[in-house]
Amino acid sequence: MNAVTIKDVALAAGVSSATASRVLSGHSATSADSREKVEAAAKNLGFVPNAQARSLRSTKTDTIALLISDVRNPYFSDLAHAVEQQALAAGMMTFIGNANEDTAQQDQFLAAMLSRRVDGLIVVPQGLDEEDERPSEMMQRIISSGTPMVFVDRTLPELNVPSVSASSSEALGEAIGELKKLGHRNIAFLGGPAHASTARERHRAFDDALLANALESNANLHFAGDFQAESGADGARWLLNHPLKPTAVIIADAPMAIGALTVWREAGVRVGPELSVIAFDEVDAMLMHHPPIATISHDLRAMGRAAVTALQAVMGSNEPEPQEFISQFANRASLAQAPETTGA
Amino acid sequence: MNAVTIKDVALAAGVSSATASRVLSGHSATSADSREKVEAAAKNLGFVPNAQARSLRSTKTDTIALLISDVRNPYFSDLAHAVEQQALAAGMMTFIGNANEDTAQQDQFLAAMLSRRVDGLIVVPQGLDEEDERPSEMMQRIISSGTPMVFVDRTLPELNVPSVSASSSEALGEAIGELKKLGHRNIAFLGGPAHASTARERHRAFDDALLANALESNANLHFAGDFQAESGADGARWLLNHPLKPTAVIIADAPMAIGALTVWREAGVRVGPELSVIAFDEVDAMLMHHPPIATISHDLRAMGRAAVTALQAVMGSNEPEPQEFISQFANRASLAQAPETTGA
DNA sequence: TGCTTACGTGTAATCGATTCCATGGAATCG
DNA sequence: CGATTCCATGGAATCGATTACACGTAAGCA
Repeated sequence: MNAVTIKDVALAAGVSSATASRVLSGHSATSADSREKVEAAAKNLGFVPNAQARSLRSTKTDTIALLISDVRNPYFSDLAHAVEQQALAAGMMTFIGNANEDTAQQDQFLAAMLSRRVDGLIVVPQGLDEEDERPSEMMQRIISSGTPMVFVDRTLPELNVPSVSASSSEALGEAIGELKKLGHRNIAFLGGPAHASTARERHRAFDDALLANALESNANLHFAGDFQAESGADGARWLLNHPLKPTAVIIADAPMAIGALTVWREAGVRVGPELSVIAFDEVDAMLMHHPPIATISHDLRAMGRAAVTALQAVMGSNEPEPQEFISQFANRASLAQAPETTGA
Repeated sequence: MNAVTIKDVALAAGVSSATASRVLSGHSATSADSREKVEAAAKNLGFVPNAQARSLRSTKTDTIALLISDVRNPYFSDLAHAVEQQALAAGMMTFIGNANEDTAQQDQFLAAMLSRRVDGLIVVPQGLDEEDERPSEMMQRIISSGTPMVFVDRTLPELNVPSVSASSSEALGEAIGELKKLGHRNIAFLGGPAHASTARERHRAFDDALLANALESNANLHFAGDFQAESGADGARWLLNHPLKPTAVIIADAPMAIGALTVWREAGVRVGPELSVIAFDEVDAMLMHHPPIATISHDLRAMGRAAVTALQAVMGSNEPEPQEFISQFANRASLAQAPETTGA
């Protein structure tokens, strides 16, 4: 067992534990002499400071928590990696939690983090309570506890919490414009779950982009998925059987896109000539596909870094600006002339 | 601020802090009366126990650490998710760290975990030191500190640490047998970095499988990558220019496979008829590909769960059996008759 | 009834660091 | 030269829980 404490170090160095502490945390002024002795002793004994004791007294843990939906979604794993690396650069560790799109798991994780007295929280909020349509009690608790928190990716408009998010209207405007130019009129949307603000934002931006391009939005062309592969597959089948025979489709995230593309491959649908496809999230698999899939992408590294920066601002009692990143549209061979133009 | 401590709860409940503690940790016998009062008071005041104080005294943190290479690799994010969920079910939180294939980052993370006195460590070891070819000093330190540790996925044969790993010989034997039946003779291997035991194991099993199928192994048909997409792309180009014109290839992980398949798509190579492809790691993108890619897959959920179970055994001072999972080969349309049989 | 056992509780020690406060000596200043 | 300031240091309090120990009361048993 590693029973070597700061007292052992102090003893070996011939100083008091107070001095040893001062040297080891590089805090206040210490003489070169004792600095040398303490450092030598610490190294000698293999001293590893006890973070519990340290943070019990100093009320800081140098730890933040990041709550996402699911690490297995490349979108969130990218975000998690960016946050973790940025936090590390600032000398903080990161607890990563998966909510699995479930408010109960979210709250359990947040409670554990509150108990561990993390210095701050970066949260992708899971949406409102099913029943009372209010932010979960835990959120209120965090806010009243004064623990610094920022939202990333999604937000809860009901709460006044600084957020870092992405705006897709610009990219969707471009995308729809491109589709219209190619003669597409019936454009379907495979969306995400309504409880996610990002899903709502993308859907709204899609409708707006249709209007801006003088196309009419049609609720029948909207499929409600849940951001997971299986629902993308369901959406793909739904589209194949759709009476309006849409000639183009926009898919709200990468897992759904992969699920959908798998179904279309099995059904022998030729992406591009027969069906134009645009997917959110520029993951490598989209470029591997034949033809490569046009995408609307977020700069997740930048968002992750911005979230950490915003959190640091809150921790320093500043109020960060709400930050919104603009998504990018990348045109690729998955877009082609509409098979039969119904006339403009 | 959340300044409500157990003393406040005790005061409000009209008992001593000792009794309050006993009630709240459900530890020793307490009367129904005080149980009721304490629980009411705790709820009333919104008491959140301070985990620092608790673990300082009790020397347990209910926290484990998981060190992987990179969460963005779906292989590891699957593993991380499985470990996290299993640990959660056992009432423990999980610290996830990325080593980014770098011994220094690995050691930094491990040091932080040691300082935080985690109850145990699940580690995908990053390999030996470049220079002295020995396990890093930090590994030795962990072992001598007595912190329970298990390896998962990869191992360091130099160290006597329980491990959970996967064996690919069986699946590779099947896979090569299938390729031979289809007339393939020159089979290339896009491998991983030699410092990873999994990369070595897969390469060795590949050679063995060739021999077992009476094919000769040829060092010129082995490309050394680093498990990342870019090196898969490099490997794909290397293969296209290879004088032996291999007709089949096995790729050591999913990111490399995606990188390679992107290059082949761009080069107009028809996977299947022109080049048979088998990839390690059955990720969704492999099934989305046209044609779907034959895979050799590990049951990462099972491995993650087994790692937690093994760690719990070590924490309970038992010695777990080293555990090895058998990978599965799934034949798919990416395998086809060799374009030109050079005779048997 | 008298003795033992078990149980619920409170007091106080404890975990291992940080940090307030007091002190003594050196340095600085008028 | 005397007074003041500054600096390095040690002693002891502190953070907030758990837990060893002691004690009083009620229950069990002969």
